[in-house]
Amino acid sequence: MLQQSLDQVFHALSDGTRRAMIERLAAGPASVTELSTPFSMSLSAIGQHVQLLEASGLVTTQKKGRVRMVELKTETLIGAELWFEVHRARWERRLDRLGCLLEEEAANPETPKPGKRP
Amino acid sequence: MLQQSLDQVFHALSDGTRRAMIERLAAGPASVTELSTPFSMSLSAIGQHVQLLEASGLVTTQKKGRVRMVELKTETLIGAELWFEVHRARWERRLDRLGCLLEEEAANPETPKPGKRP
DNA sequence: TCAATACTAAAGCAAATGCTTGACTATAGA
DNA sequence: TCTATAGTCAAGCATTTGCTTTAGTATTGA
Repeated sequence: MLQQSLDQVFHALSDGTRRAMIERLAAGPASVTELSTPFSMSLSAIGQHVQLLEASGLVTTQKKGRVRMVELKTETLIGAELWFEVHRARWERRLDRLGCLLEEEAANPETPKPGKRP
Repeated sequence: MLQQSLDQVFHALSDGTRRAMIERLAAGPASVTELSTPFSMSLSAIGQHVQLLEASGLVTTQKKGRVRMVELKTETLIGAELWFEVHRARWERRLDRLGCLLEEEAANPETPKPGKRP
């Protein structure tokens, strides 16, 4: 996933309202009005959030008649999750090596072990 | 992980400079000056990014002498990744059910839909 | 046909962001 | 001690964000 695109995705997810929309959309597609029901906010504001979500690639929309249906675009969400996986792998490798070193000198009680991993 | 805290974490990750810092820190702790080397940006700006990362809980810092060492706080990163896992699980279950329904309809096409037909 | 519905576009606004520069403190090392 | 280093604080500034309100357009259903 591109750098700029990750910027947009994480920015989109940094807003609680938009995250709640994503969570709603995980249960299935919804119209803009349906998405607006949990919030005390103008429909205009909701529409702007939807536009931002679409620009970030997190949703696709399609207008049928006067209703715009919004649908989750799971590839983008997975792409963002992948960023975590890649870097988690890196730091876990490092902590593994660190763990070996610490075991070798396990006599030292001042140095706590790094957090446990599954 | 708390709602407001997720706001902060995703906001922190929405900036390419800060993501690059996280990626650097996945390889091990670094000082503020070390973190600044890849960027053509004032040290002050880097310091402000570090402060934001610390406020979001993505790193911890510790001043030794005149050097501030910055370290990745992996629990927070894992907490954010968990948000994806939870919601991926939800939409995957939904798509499974949808898959079953489509298979059933393909078997008994009582209500033909526009588009693809078997 | 005609009113209600579902958005949408535009302008405006307060607050937040991502820098900058300049002045400052504390520490390390020759 | 004296200076270079590492960072910090504060003010300022252009841009972006997350809303609002107002004024539309397109579509639907009675």
